[in-house]
Amino acid sequence: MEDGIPTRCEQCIVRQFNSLRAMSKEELRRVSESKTTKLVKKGDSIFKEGEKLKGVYCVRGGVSKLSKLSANGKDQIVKLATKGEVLGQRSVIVDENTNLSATAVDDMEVCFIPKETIVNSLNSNPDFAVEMLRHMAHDLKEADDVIVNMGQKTVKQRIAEAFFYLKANFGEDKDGFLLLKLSREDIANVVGTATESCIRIISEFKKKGYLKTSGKKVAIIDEEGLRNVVDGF
Amino acid sequence: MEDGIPTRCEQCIVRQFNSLRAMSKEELRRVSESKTTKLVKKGDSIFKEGEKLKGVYCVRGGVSKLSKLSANGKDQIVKLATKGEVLGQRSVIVDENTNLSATAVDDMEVCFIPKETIVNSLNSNPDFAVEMLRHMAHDLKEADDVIVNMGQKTVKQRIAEAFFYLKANFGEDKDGFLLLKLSREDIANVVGTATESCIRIISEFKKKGYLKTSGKKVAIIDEEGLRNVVDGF
DNA sequence: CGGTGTTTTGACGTCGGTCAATATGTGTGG
DNA sequence: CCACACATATTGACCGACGTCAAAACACCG
Repeated sequence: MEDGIPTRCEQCIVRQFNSLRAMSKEELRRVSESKTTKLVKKGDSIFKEGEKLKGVYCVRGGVSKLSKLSANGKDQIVKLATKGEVLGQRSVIVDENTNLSATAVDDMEVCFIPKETIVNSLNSNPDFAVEMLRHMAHDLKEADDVIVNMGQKTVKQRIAEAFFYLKANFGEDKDGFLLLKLSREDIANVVGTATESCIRIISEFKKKGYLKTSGKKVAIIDEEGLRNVVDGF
Repeated sequence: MEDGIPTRCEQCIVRQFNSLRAMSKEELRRVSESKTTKLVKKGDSIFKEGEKLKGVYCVRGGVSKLSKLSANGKDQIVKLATKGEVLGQRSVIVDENTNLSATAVDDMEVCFIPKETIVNSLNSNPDFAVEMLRHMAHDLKEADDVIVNMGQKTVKQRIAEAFFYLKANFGEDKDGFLLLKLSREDIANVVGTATESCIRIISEFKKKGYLKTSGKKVAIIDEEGLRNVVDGF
């Protein structure tokens, strides 16, 4: 997000984090030429579940939530994607409509890369395909872990874990406040519970001294206490 | 499982269901030469979580459960894999220890294919890599769906859904009994609940006339009633 | 300053987990 | 084929976890 000016992919640092690192100079040039850069405001949608995507979105900055509406009308957040991650690759590869919606949780900067560009490289450059396979394999493992947590842990454990996740993946400021600010509802949708339950548990954590808040910001102050909650004590 | 005699992969029908379909004749020959066929008895383990796999396992017949132990000591079944599916590819691709255990739910016949054979083709044949990518993308989508179900549906809904899943994926005999017989504990571990809760809900379903049982066999007799449960009525 | 959306709190009922006791198989060796 | 040992299935009782409805306390914004 340094600036809003489209950069050449060849020099984009973000690329180091995703499968585009396996592209040749020539391929990157083609991506650079075909891509378009977009600013997405906090709360805005990048794409919605059921849409047919014409390409993928490479996240240059900001955070997005990938969610799916369930029959009861509530969103389940499946994943938070940040700098370097590529959104929509699954749908492009299997050539189906998306199964997830992507929404900005932050102000974001994303690059749209047309499907054809990706598919071409995929078919001609095994390194790129394998690199993408590696990333997908990683996502799959993470999804498996989430399934296990959802199946075996209580809501309280999952909320505690969510805070560690936020800290590990998005960091905290000098005063220990988490950099990524999610609404209580979003947190509830990550762990799969009702907003009120989520709120109640968070205030319990505050009362017990595991967390503190200031405005919308949250900080972990008793790491060990919270860790015990995750482990079921 | 027609017989226990190793077959040539070139003629193996199972291959049509997985990424090996994208292999060249030459590649298939190499797979055929390097593979070994194994019979696995019901209840036996194919590999355990944390192991380093030296290759992948292609399922020729039977069903296996892929599960992960959670901190509280209970298994969560993440997926049931059947004829045509390849076990362990994720770990082989990212070159990590497995995150899941694979256990036979049925008597099984599997072919072990050494890592090198797979990796070689992956690096040289983009079609194969892309085909594997497609399968992995499909798995990922399924995992996302599971996450949503776990987060948003009640245990009762998930159990009802599990029966539809068993019917759709493994079929039923002429009398409507599900072909794949899972223990109550396994069902509980699929949906992420206690065995007793699972049992209680199944007997409720029987009482309401949605299911009937005979010995270990279970049949869906009121499809619509059960469907209403899944949808939350 | 009122209006709108988020956070918090209360009350209440159901869902689901745990412990424990009892059936019902199921397999093994005699 | 029986008897015993052991796994699996079933049921009851109890209680804490969680979802839901509602109302109040705050925040933020034009």
